[in-house]
Amino acid sequence: MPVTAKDIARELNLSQPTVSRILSGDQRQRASEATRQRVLEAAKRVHYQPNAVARSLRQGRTHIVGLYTHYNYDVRNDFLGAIIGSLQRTCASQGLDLLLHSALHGGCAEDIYGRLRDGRIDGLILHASPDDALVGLLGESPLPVVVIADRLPNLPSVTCDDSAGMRQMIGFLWERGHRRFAFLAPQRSLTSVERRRAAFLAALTERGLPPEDRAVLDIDYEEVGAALADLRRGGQPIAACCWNDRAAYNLLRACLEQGVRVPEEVAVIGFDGFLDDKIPARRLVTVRCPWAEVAVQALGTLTHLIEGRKTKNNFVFPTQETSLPVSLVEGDTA
Amino acid sequence: MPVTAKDIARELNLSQPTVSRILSGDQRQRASEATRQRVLEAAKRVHYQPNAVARSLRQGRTHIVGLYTHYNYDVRNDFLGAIIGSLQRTCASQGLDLLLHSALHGGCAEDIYGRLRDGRIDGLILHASPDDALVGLLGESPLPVVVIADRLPNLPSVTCDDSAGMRQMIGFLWERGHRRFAFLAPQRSLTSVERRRAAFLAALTERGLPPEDRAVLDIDYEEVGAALADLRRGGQPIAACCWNDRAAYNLLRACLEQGVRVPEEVAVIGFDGFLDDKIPARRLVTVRCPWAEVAVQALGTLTHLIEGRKTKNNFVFPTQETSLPVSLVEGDTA
DNA sequence: ATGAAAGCGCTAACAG
DNA sequence: CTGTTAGCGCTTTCAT
Repeated sequence: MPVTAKDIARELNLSQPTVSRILSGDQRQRASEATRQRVLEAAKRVHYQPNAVARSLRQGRTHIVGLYTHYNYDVRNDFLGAIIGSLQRTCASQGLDLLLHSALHGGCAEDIYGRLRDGRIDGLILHASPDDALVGLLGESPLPVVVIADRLPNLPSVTCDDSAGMRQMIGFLWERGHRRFAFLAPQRSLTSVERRRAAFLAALTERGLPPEDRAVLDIDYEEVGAALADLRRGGQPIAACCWNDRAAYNLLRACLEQGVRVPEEVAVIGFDGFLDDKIPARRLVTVRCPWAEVAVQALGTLTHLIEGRKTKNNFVFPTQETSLPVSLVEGDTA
Repeated sequence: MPVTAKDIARELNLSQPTVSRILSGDQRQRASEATRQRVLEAAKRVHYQPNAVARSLRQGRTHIVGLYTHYNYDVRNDFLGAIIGSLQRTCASQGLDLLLHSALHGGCAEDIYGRLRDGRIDGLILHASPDDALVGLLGESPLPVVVIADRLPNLPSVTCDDSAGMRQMIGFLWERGHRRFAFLAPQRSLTSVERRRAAFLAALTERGLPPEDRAVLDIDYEEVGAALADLRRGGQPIAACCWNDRAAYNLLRACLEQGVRVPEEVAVIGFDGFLDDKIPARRLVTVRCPWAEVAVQALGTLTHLIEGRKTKNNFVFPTQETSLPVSLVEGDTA
């Protein structure tokens, strides 16, 4: 039902390509000013809108980038919210659109992989776990992919400097006199967490802390209550370095509910930099990760990868990693 | 570079349509089991993935729905987060994908309208202001559109029962002895806010409250500090009914910062039901709006509209409004 | 049960 | 400067 270039051509006794050339602003070969005006006038009059699907089919390019997150994160997840928010903004400024894929689609890795390479997206921003079968498939795929937050083998990635962040955190805590430490990590394996864990242990070892004064607890969000009991065993003060802010906030809440004094008995430190601004209750000590900038950089690399695909001038190495600096945010919980 | 149905056909000495028929699971006319197996085997072997863009062009249908929000909301906005989260989930379960448009694209209403009807989406979920020029354009457009949260003329919409919510709120406050009231509204005009405002005034008038004991303040988020001074003028206790939760949280913070006792001096009540679960500081009294369900219903109506477009059996009236029930959430701020 | 032909709406190459 | 031709990859109709 919508009006096509052919319709306009017929009405003006022109060929369809001529109309198309004028309306798509082809610079190389101009039309005569007379026909040009006639076409533009007619197009505006009938509210002509070129069909993007047809154009995409012809050009093999959709100007849509996909976002796929392995985890069942909701947009309300602070991390994903920051990423999507920034991606949306950046896409908009570059004339791109953002298509949200999700693990929620169900189906196996093969199916999801199929959906990702059905031609509707030019490239993909990916956040996934190393043990996701999809990662291997994407690694061998011609689909341009850029990984964010948690580095994956064989794919270019944009991350935060997890090691530096953890070192800053330990340095800060050490200066404030803390001498007992715990690192709270999730059950599942993530590159960023492994790096934070390694830096945690290294930083404390360097400072000559005896091994019995540091612990690594593998717990999930729901189990921070139980973890709190572990942390308080022995009754000495301890600094709980949480693998991310959400874990830290959960721990903080458990402390408040159980009457544990923060930071005197348990110091609580996060990692992400999601500050809660609704109520001025406690200001979490945390490491600010520039997630918005991660998204911007990732999209930049992705665009580069997409452009390079045509010209064979693809200078992005699959092992390339862009690691962005982080910074400590002081608060009152440590 | 990717393998097409034609490639498979050539390899198996079949015609391309035959391959396509088998792989697209055409029920009506089956192929012989022999060729069927050959085709399926070959497709799997070469990781054939049908091109969705070509299919969309042919069928005039993309199985993508768009989301457009007039406001410069970020996904991190609680409202938008709830909507997108629910939309994503529901789309996934129906084999649809979600394309995020946004006012950020810049450009005038005409341009945005063009982008929305360039054939990439089958239909649109819309949140906009009545005075957005885009609304008029969409009202006359063949593009299926369903409005959420704030009803718009000439387009089907799914909303929350704003009047009932406000009446519940006033009833609750009245029972608790409040006799001075203020309604905090934003500067810009929104259907939902107008309804809440009207219900606010009506409910208080019904109860015989003298007009001097109720006020309507048109303020923006940033100005709640100034509003607080207004509210406290005269020194008598007052119930501040905020037009949404974000405004309420801002007011709450201003109260805490200025040492105003809540709810003794100023009672703070929100509208939305976004409870802050990070820190157990204060539990906001608010009206829970089922935004997730709003999204589900909107997508249902949209799907109906899209299907109906073909069969001409379009039973959705442009003036139809689905209004979902809301419920009061008690807390400690009123 | 399969092949042949057409066409979705557009852009790109080549004539003239 | 403009028209002709071709084709992106698929589905659909009509033959056989």
